[in-house]
Amino acid sequence: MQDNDPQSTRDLVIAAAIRLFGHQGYEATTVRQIALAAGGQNVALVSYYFGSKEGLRRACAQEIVARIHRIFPTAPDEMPAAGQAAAERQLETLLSLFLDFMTQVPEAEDLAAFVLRELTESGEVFDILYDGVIADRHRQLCRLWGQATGTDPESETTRLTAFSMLGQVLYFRIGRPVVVRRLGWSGIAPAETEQIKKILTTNLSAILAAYREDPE
Amino acid sequence: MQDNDPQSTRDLVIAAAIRLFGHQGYEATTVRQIALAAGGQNVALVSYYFGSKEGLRRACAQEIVARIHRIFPTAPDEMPAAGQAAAERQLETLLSLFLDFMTQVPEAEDLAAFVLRELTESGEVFDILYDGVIADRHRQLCRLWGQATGTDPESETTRLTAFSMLGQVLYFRIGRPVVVRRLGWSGIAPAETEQIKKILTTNLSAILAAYREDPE
DNA sequence: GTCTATAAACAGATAGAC
DNA sequence: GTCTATCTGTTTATAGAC
Repeated sequence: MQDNDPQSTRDLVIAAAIRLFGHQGYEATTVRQIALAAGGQNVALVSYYFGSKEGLRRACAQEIVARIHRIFPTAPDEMPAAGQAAAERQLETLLSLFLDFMTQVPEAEDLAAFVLRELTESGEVFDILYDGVIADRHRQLCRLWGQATGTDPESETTRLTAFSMLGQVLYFRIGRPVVVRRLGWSGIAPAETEQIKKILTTNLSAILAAYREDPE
Repeated sequence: MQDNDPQSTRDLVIAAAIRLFGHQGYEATTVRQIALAAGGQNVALVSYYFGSKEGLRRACAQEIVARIHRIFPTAPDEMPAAGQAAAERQLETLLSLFLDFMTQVPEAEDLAAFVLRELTESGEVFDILYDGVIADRHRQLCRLWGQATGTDPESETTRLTAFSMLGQVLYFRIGRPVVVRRLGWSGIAPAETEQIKKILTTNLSAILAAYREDPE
């Protein structure tokens, strides 16, 4: 099965594993299913490449970290201290990109499902994901928030408010089946994402305004 | 093992199953683990009481529906048309109760984890949970939101905004490990819940105000 | 690198004693 | 209702041919 594809067998296996682990859970997924979903590969390859099923799990987490870094490069720590209005526009852009990714990019479903599962299990993989993607992005969000409101970017209030904004976006990924059913939609097409985006940007500017005029 | 406990063996098994299914996932949990966690019951009892492991899963979902109804009774459909200010106060109370439940009540962790898992798997149990608890509560939330803003309680905007509020609360349950680590907390004690509550009520009134002055 | 064959453990379900 | 014993299938992991 040595072919000229840019996707090596190893990559195929990881992609299939992320999809299946995310959708069905780690324990519920067998290495046979993964090998089959990776294009009919052999079962023994998993042990050969990753040592064990658990090793494959770690490799999935590292691949997710790398992929998110590719999609959302972290901004440099020293940012040009923009004005409040500019920072608010950057927050809007960030929110918009994040929502688009979460609701429109097909692979985001697999990634989000995988992360979500590992998040509730709090194992070794949780640390890889937290250190690799979550911590940096949240700090970056807080920095922007601080600039947009003129408050301390690392105060408890700012950090919690940043999570409350993330929660709003993430719900439309995690709770997608609920939202779709309650709205009577057949799915979340770009038009529906724009509908959601209008709600979330309204919320964003309303909440920003509240913290600007009442900085606690 | 016939004793005088108010908790029958059946109930013990369901409670243990909700906890384990929620924490580890359905497939990852064996009936042997459940029997052990239910006080060292016998494995064969699961088949005896619920027919199969899948039957136990359904029974868990039905128990969750019943329990949530007990904790949060649904308001009658015809509510006294309260004023905007009164409706806003009711929304605040609802938000506060919901957050308390999600972050403070120990059994909420098991329930939320179970629901979350079933939500991403979209099986038969999802329907039981959606019809049994989610649809009614969301409609009730929209009704209050409509009263507080003077807008149509069943408009797409209102329904989506209600989800965005729910997402904020739920994130502090689902993303709890992330929040705790990022804030440097050792957990979410009542004092931390109050901290979060301050953020969420600020957000609530800011968003309500935005929709009142700009009803779209 | 990729395959087959197989080992060793464990799953859910059931039969039947008590 | 609760138990032991067991059947049947499937799991991960490995040994070894190619």
